[in-house]
This record gives sequence, C-alpha cells and structure tokens, in this order.
Amino acid sequence: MKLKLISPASYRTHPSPFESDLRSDGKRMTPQRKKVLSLFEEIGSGIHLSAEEVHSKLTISGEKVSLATIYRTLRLLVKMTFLNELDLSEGGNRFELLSHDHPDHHHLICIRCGRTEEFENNNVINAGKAAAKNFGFKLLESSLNVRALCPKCSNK
Amino acid sequence: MKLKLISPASYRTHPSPFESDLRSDGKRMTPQRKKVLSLFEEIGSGIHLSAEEVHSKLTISGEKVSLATIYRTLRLLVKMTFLNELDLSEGGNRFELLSHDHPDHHHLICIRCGRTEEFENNNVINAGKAAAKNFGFKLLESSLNVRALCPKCSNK
DNA sequence: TCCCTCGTTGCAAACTGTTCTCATTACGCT
DNA sequence: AGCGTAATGAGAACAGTTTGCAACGAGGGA
Ligand SMILES: [Mn+2]
Ligand SMILES: [Mn+2]
Ligand SMILES: [Zn+2]
Ligand SMILES: [Zn+2]
Repeated sequence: MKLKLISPASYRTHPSPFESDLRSDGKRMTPQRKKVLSLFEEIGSGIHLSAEEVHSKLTISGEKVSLATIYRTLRLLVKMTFLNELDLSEGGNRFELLSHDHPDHHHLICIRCGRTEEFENNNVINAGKAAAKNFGFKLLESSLNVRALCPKCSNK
Repeated sequence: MKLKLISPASYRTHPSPFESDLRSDGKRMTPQRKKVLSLFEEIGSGIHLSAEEVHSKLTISGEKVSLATIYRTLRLLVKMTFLNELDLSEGGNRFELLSHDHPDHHHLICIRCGRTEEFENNNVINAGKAAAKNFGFKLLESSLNVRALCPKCSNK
C-alpha cells in the first residue's frame, strides 16, 4: 500500500528560524550549513564539540563538508546565536547548541580527560553584571571556567 | 673622591625566594629568568602581558632574551606560582604577577581595545567550589572572564 | 524553466601563538 | 679551574584557525 503523496504545495514548509534569519541578511541557505546545525540539534545541548570533531562526525556519517567551511559556519552560527563558543584553553575552542532552557550555564572541565560538566549559578551572573556596571562597561557575556580533575582522573 | 668598596663577603646576599625555590629543585638561576620576573615585579600587579609583549619590553630596554626562553620562563613561573596565566580568547594568553593581596580576582575585558579590569567576588569562588564538590571533581582553579565593551569603545 | 548574479564552497597556502630540536653556552658544585 | 648538566638561542615544527581564489550553485527575475 502506497502512502498518498503530499501535494507539492505543502512541501513549501515555513523556513526555519535559521533560514529566515539568513535570508533577511542577504545570506543563503546551503546544504553545508544545514548539516552543521542539524548535527548540533541531533546530539542535543550539553555537548561541546571542536571544529575538528564536527568535521569528523560529518565525514563519518557520509556528509562531506570541508573544514574551512565548518569554521566559517561555526563562526556564523555563533554570530547568529544558534551556537555558543567556549574558550577552553586546551585543544581548540568548542561549540555547543545554545539552549534556551539553560542560557547562562558555566563549565567544570577535567583538564586531564576533557570531561565537561555544566552548572548554573545566579551569583556568577550577578557578579559579572556588578563588575560591568561598576566600571561602566557594557556586558556581552560572562563565562566561568572551573578547571579541575574528575573523579576518574583524580585518583592517579 | 672614591667610594669605599664594600667587602666581597657582603655581596653574598641571601637568595631570593625565586632563587631558592629553583635551587631546591635542581634548577638554576639565570640572567634571563631574573629579567623576566623583574619585569613583572617592576610594572607591578594588575598588568597582563602576553609572551610577545614581555619579549618586546625586554628587547626595548636593551635586554635580549629569546622568545623561546620567554615562553619557557613564563611556563616555569606559572608552575612556581609567581605568575598567573589568563586564558583570554583573543590574541594569546596573558600573564600577571600573582598578587598575595588579590589572589582570586577575576577579569572584565573590553573585547574591542583589550582594556582589562580586575574585580573580586567571593560568590564566584564559592560557585566554583560548589560545582566541583557537586560532581566529585577536585578543583584546581576557577576563572570568570567577563567579555564586555568599555565606555570608550561602547559609544561607537 | 532557464539565466544571471553574487554569496558560498573546497582546496591549499598563509597566519598566529606556542612548543620542540639541537648545537652551544654557562650555572653551580667541588 | 674543571666538570656535568641545565638552560639558551635560532629556527623548524606544530596545532588551530583564517584567507585567497577559482569554481560552484542558491534563488530571485524574466
Ligand atoms: Mn555547555
Ligand atoms: Mn589580573
Ligand atoms: Zn578526567
Ligand atoms: Zn575598549
């Protein structure tokens, strides 16, 4: 039994927020851009990938996107606030889906194995706000990185 | 009129903390190491220099130390806890004299001109401690970086 | 539907910040 | 003063990221 095909008109889905944001800025939707954002959406928030990891994950699943394009796309997605960039000193910066549920979380990083846990704390956010206000700065973003050893790496 | 020369014995000053820490570890005091630490001590705490800046400051004042040695010395001084290393995403890491008066300060950085202000906030430190405890991690160091625009860069 | 334009891609080369290699120098112990 | 070995200088190597450029292709108009 064959499924009834949806009429061509209904294929014209409303463009995703990503697509419409792009369009309104004279930019274009491309398969590469779709693939990068989809990857983050599929794995969900709370995962922190480097550019290289994004590249190899796409490559492994048969999608080939050049590394240069991945860098360009990640930068774009950060500027468009779909992704958040973490500047962890070791081994390249990492990117994560910007979750609307946990917009202002911070990171606890095991410097040995790279395991990263997230946490939220309003005091931290307020500390950043207070400091910015105090010096007349306009706050953009505040990030607390806690460098530590996870239980596994802690005992030798 | 000639000044009376101090007797040779009095030249034997007690070694600095730096020098004795080095010695007790089989390491040696060198003119290069003296120059790098002295530079930080002369300019005082609250100044955040990149390796390149340390290099050019020394070069300008006629002291030549190779860039490789500067990197090696900075790493050493951080390990010996004379310096603190900041991982600010833009333009290389920076180093500052570790001040015993303000051991746990955080940084407010203008992402346009690089102006950096320091602030202290116990809530931040406690947030890091709490997060580490919560996940069973052993805390090493926590640093809050507030990215912002300074008043000057803020109005266009 | 075909076209044209101009934003985007892939590739390699360039770049930036940092570490490494290795021959040479020199600290510090006796 | 002589010796063993840690440290230095110079440049090559390196990792992560950006850029230049020719080819490509998304998507609005005819
Ligand atoms: Mn996160
Ligand atoms: Mn500081
Ligand atoms: Zn670990
Ligand atoms: Zn500024």
